[in-house]
Amino acid sequence: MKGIGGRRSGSISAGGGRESVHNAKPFGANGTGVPEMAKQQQQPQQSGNDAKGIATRAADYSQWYLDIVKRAELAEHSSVRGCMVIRPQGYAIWEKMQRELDDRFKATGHVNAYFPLFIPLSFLAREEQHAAGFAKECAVVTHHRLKTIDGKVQVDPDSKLEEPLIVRPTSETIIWNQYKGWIQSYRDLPLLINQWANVCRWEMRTRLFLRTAEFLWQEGHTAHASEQEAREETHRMLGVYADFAENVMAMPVVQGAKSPGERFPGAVESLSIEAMMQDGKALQAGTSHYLGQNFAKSAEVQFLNKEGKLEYPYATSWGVSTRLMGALIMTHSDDTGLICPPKLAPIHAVIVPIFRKDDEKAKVLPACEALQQELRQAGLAVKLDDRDLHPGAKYYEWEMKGVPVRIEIGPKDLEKDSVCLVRRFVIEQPGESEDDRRKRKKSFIPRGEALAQIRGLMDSMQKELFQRALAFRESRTRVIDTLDQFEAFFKGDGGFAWVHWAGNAEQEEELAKRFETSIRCIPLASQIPDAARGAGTCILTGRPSAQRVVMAKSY
RNA sequence: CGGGGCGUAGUUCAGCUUGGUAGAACGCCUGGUUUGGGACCAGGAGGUCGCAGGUUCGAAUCCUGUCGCCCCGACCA
Repeated sequence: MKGIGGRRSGSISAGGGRESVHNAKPFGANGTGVPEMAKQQQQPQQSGNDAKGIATRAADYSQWYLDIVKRAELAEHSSVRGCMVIRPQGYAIWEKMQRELDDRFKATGHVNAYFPLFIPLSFLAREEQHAAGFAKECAVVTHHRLKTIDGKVQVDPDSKLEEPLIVRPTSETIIWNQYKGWIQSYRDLPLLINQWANVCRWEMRTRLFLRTAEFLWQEGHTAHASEQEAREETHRMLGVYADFAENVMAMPVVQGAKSPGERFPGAVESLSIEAMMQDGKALQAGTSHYLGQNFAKSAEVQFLNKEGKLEYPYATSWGVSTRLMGALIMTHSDDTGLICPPKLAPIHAVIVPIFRKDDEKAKVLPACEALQQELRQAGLAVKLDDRDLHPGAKYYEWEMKGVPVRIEIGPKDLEKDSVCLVRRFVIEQPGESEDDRRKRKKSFIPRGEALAQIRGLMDSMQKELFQRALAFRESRTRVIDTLDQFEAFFKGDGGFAWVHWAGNAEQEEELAKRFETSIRCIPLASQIPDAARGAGTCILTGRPSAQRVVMAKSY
């Protein structure tokens, strides 16, 4: 055992509280004909897999997640409570996410800008609902100077600010305060602006990427001349997020509206995309809000419409954050480490040279360099790992870090004019041995076909990851009509439950307390599978319900 | 904010009960032999034991205070 060992067993196994993930049952137990992406041998009393320093999902899902983040060098805790350091490997993925999203924002007519980190308290106080929603968890700046007192640097008590500044938890208020100067006429609309920024929410309990005191995100803030146009924008951006999630992250999502209880403070309607993680819990992966005229009114922004009348513009805001990193990890990765979809992989392929003697090395290395060159010219990110380590050590390392394809080139390959390609994953087949699976990952191909084959692999692996994640979600999704079924489902492995709902906020809370579930979203019509269509009666109250909602435990 | 745990080498930890020269493994560096799934041998570098007081001839160890982090809960845009 090396690396992360000791404190593991038992440390997170405290009780069967809301973290149902800690039971040692294999995942996907009741999935039929489904790839067993999460299925593991049972390893009670031990996290297993210790040689690799990664807990298995079956033994300890939370630890598995933390191990991946740590061992794949994506992020780590900083010396500041609740704040993380995003390491180069993790940041590279985030940068790719940013690029993909930013391109889509631009393609839908948005431009980037930047607004201040500090928000005067009075701005936040103007929008009551909004302020109430953020009241408890903000960082507040009260002083503006340091002073050396008795040789120690301290806050200068004489530097107290007249008005405290809030470190932005989100920027609606300060942005709309600025929009006041930008919007006078219907000709100034729509105003379509996005900002990439950090925000701060003084979270009491944190988890790397999923919830930290400071995180990175983008927030779009738009202003429109009509309600309809703003509502369309809200849906358009949700669609952008869904497209990104599914086609770039290879992560299937359910698009829907939030229930009143889960709505963004100050919003008229909140939409979200919801993804299922490998423990069956839902993770909100992006939100888009129709804000009505709330923020325009509190910031006193008005415009003259075509009829020459003064009117408040209609607003939207939408955002995704570094939380997506957590979603990415928990959607695809396995017990060997990170699995990164090709479209987000900082390195597409790593070349591992194989040789014994110096004369072999002298032949193999140039061949590796030539291939690297060829692949790079074709736009692939290729790393040649020529470190003085055993090949096996390199295999494990790059698998752990999620590189999609490994290329091995050795003396035998040179003889046969071939190369060895090893994909990071294959779709698991039931009953397959570890050995068989490993063989299926590996292929020997003519050297001349390398580029085409690798390109093809990028494509097919991207698609397979989506298919695999979708199949997993389906296997953990049920249409449920009675409270008994509901209870049994969530006492078991759980997942997404499509249920009829007509309860009020209090009843929603009751359900949350009893089963630790919540309404993840009220799906858009396009999202509802055939088996879940139609009207029915509420699972709790028996009242008539027009459509089903998705309930799940959540992050 | 409540409950629990932990601060000793880069990392994970032992040592503390019963005070007496600072330990292990992994990692790192050097040299050699190795290299198609985590190599081996030899040598080496690396710690004001979280911080501040106190007790003592002597403190990583005992006492008091303090700071920080992690986990669980409340909370969660």
